[in-house]
Amino acid sequence: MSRRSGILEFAVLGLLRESPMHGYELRKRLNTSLGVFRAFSYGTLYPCLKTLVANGWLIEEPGNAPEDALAASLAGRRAKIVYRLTAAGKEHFEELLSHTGPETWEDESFAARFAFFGQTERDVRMRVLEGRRSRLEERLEKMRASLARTRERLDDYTLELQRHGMESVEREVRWLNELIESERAGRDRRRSGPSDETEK
Amino acid sequence: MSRRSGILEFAVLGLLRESPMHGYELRKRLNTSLGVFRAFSYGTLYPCLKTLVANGWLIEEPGNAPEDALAASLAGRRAKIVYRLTAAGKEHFEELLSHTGPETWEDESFAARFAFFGQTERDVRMRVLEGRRSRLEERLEKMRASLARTRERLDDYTLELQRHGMESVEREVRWLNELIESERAGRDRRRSGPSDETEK
DNA sequence: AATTTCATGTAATTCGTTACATGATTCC
DNA sequence: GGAATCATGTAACGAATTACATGAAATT
Repeated sequence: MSRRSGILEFAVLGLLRESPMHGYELRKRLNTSLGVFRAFSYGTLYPCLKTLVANGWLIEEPGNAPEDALAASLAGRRAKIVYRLTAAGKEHFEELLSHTGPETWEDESFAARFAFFGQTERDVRMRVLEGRRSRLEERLEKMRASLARTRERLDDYTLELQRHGMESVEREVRWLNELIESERAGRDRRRSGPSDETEK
Repeated sequence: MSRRSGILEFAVLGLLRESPMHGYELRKRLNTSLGVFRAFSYGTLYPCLKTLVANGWLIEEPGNAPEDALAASLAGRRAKIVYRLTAAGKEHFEELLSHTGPETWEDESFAARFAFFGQTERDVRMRVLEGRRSRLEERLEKMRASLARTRERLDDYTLELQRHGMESVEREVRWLNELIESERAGRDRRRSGPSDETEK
């Protein structure tokens, strides 16, 4: 029971897999390191962490300064809480990572998936990229059809908005084509250094 | 009381200003003619229409076939409902159209505003476009700063995601620059035909 | 006659924010 | 000692969706 936000849960598990963190830091990384993501508020994040703990996917640990826990237990105060991924949590994340269903082609979900491509198998990466591309191509098809139907009734601003919107989508398709090409060519971006002879 | 969704309310009033419509048709136009918009569901649209009526901004009229209303009143059945903007509604929309506050620079809100530029005064258009541009420039600034701080800790995929994200924003800024330039040059896109000598 | 598209609505639920409340730590 | 930032949480609310329920009109 209790469905949590797919993408927040996913991102939290993914970040914690890299290293344990407390809530505040987690939130910063959701905005910055993962960059393209939206900023979740504390009102969303903390309750989410609680349910992940309740599911056994995370455990709460005292902050790295041992006095934190000591002082807290003595005075009934609150200490910094560091969250760590459990074995079950790791397993669960692994399973989420291997999903390639239609949900994963959606805008925000796709960004989240892409952000963790460094931990994703190559064939899964391919399916996600190709799925995303065909989703965008469908979208383009609809836009073109609707534009053809209504073109003459629209004023210049509306037309310009649609033109710009379509161009953005077309641009993302080209980006995906390059990425897919690069994956096909066997370049694995998961390792940092360039392979020393394919780069000029 | 009872705050409604800013952008849905705005778009509904704007579409109905052009011509009266019933809910089903309205929803189609929210997806297609306005194109770039998100598709609101009926569960959102119909309740919204009711509150707009309650505010006195719309009135419900029987569908254009007169038998609709007749049959409906006789049998207690439901007829097609056409919504028409009242004078108060027109006034309210006019007021919304003249707003240029920070809300209007946000992604979806901006798209909605732009879609109705055909009914917007030139100085308001300018303020909305310039506000949007500076909002995007702030965003770019944050992205650059965060990238500079974290660059070396990130894997190639995360880097690529951020690079692509920034490029998209930069592209929109260039688009805005062109639009602003065009507005400054006095080209008013509200009239359809090109001014017959500036176009090649 | 059956299916699709048109058309209107409600109830439960999901997702997430804002505002509030609290307190520790760090920097000036 | 005061301000900023770090840190954790809750309650009330808001926006929108999904699933459900109903039925008319047009098309095949």
